[in-house]
Amino acid sequence: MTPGPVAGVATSKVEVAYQLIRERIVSGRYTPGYRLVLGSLAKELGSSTVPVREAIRRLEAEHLVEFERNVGATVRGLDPVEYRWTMETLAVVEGAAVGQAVALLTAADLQEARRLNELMRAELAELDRGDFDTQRFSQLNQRLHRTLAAPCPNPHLLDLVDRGWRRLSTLRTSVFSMVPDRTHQSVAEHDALLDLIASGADALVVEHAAREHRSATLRAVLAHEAAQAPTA
Amino acid sequence: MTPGPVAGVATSKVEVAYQLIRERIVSGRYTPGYRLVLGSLAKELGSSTVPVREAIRRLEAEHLVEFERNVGATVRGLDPVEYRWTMETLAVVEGAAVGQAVALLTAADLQEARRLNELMRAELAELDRGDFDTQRFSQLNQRLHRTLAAPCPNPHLLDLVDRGWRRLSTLRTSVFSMVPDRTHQSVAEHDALLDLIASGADALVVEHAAREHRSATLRAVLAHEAAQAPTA
DNA sequence: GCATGACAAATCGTATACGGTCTCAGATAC
DNA sequence: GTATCTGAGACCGTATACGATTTGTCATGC
Repeated sequence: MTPGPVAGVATSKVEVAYQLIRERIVSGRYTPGYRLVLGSLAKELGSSTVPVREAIRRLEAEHLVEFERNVGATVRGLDPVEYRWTMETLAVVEGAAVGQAVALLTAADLQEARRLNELMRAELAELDRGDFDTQRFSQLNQRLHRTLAAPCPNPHLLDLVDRGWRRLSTLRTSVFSMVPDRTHQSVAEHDALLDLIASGADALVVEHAAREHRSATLRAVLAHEAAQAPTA
Repeated sequence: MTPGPVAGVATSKVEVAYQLIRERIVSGRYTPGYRLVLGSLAKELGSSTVPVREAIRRLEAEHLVEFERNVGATVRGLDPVEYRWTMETLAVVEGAAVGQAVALLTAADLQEARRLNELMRAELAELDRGDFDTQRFSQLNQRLHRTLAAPCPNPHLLDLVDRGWRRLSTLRTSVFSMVPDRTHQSVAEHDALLDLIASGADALVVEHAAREHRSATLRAVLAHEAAQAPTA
C-alpha cells in the first residue's frame, strides 16, 4: 500500500476534507446557502461520511457553516447584522494585535507594509482607466494588515484575527467594490498609520488608530447600506 | 427503546457527551493531563465512540482539551505561558465588551454590581478570621464581571469573553488563593471602575479601566511566579 | 547493566450499515 | 381551487467492525 511514498499518511481524512471545504467556501466556489451534503462530499473525497462530518462541525465552530440537526449543513452568509458584529470584533482584536505587534515590528516589516500600500496606490491609479482589480486590491489590503499584526506575540489574539478575516472573505463581493470611496481613504489611512508607527507612537495610540481604521470601513458600509435601502 | 418519555430525543449524543465532559473539566473532576479515552467514555455514556469523538473535537476547538493524532485526547492545563496569553486576550475582549456595554447598563445593573462587590468585601472580612472562602470569592468576582459585560450587544465579543472565562476556570486553584494580595486590590478596583461608570465616563475610558483591572491581576500573578521560582 | 529489537495490548481512524427524521410531491376530500 | 393527508425519497445520527498506529514490555545481544 502506501500510495504516497512518505508524506501520504501524515494528514488525516478529516484534515483533507476540512481544507477542501474551507478553501471552497473562502474562495467563493461555495456561496452562502450552498448545501453541504455529507454523502456527496464523502463520495467526492473517496472517504466515508464520518470524517466529512467532523470537518463540517469544525467549520461550524468557526462560523463558516450552519448546521441544523437532522437537516444538514449550509454555507453561512454574512447578513448585515453578522457583518457588523464580525467587523466590530475584528476592530477590537486586530487593533489589539497591531498594538502588541508595534514594539516588535522590524524596519523590514514596516518597509514591506509601505511597499504593499504603494502597490495598492498603484492599483488605485488604474481605477481612472477603468482597469481596477478589486480582488487584487483586497488581497494587498489583507496582506498589509497581516504584516502589521503578525509580530504580535500572543497566538490566541492572532487566531481571533485570522478567524475574523476568514469570515469576511466569505463575502462574494469585496467591500471595496461596494463602497468605492473607501479605496482612497483606506490607502490614506494606511499611510497615516504607518507614519504613526514609524514615529514611535505609544502602543495604545497605534491600537486606537488601527481600530479606527477598521471601524471607519464598517461605518462606510453601514452608511452605504442605509443609502441603498432607506426602508430598513 | 426511547428511555426518556418526551425530551429524550431532543438532544443528540454528541451534545450529551460534550456537556458531560466539559462540566467535568470545568468543575475540576478531570484535572489537566487526564486522558480522555474514547472507548471508556463511550461505554460510560452508553453510546459508541463516534459521538464522543465529535464532542472531544469540539472541546479541542475551545482549547479545553489537547488532541494528538493516533494517540488521544488529554485535558489541557494552563501552563504559565498559556495563562498569560489567555489573560491578555481576555483583558482585550472583556475590556471591549464592558466598554460597549456601558452605554446600555441600567441603574439596576450597576446596583447589582455594587451589591456583588459588597459581598466580596464581606467575604474579605472573613479573611482575618481565617474563614475566607476562595471559591465563593471567585464566583462573586465572575458574576460581577459578567454583570458588567452582559449588556454588550455584540454576541461574538461576548462569546470570546465566555470562552476566556471558561479556560480560566480549568485552573485547579483560584488566582486569589495564589496571590492573596489581589483580593483587596480587586475589590478596590471594582469600586473605582463602578464609580467611573456611574460618573458617565467615556466608553473608551471605561474600556481601558476594565482592561487594566485584568492586566493588573495578570501582572500580580506573573510577579508572584517570578518570586516563587526565580530560576525559570 | 544498557541499548536494541520484536511482539502484544491498547487505542485511534475510518468504512460500512441501518434506523430515524425531515422534506416534498402527489392524491384525496371538501 | 384550496387544504390536508399520505407515502416515498433523501439525508442525517450513530452502532458496529476492522485495519492502522502507537506504546510499553520483554527478551536478546553487547
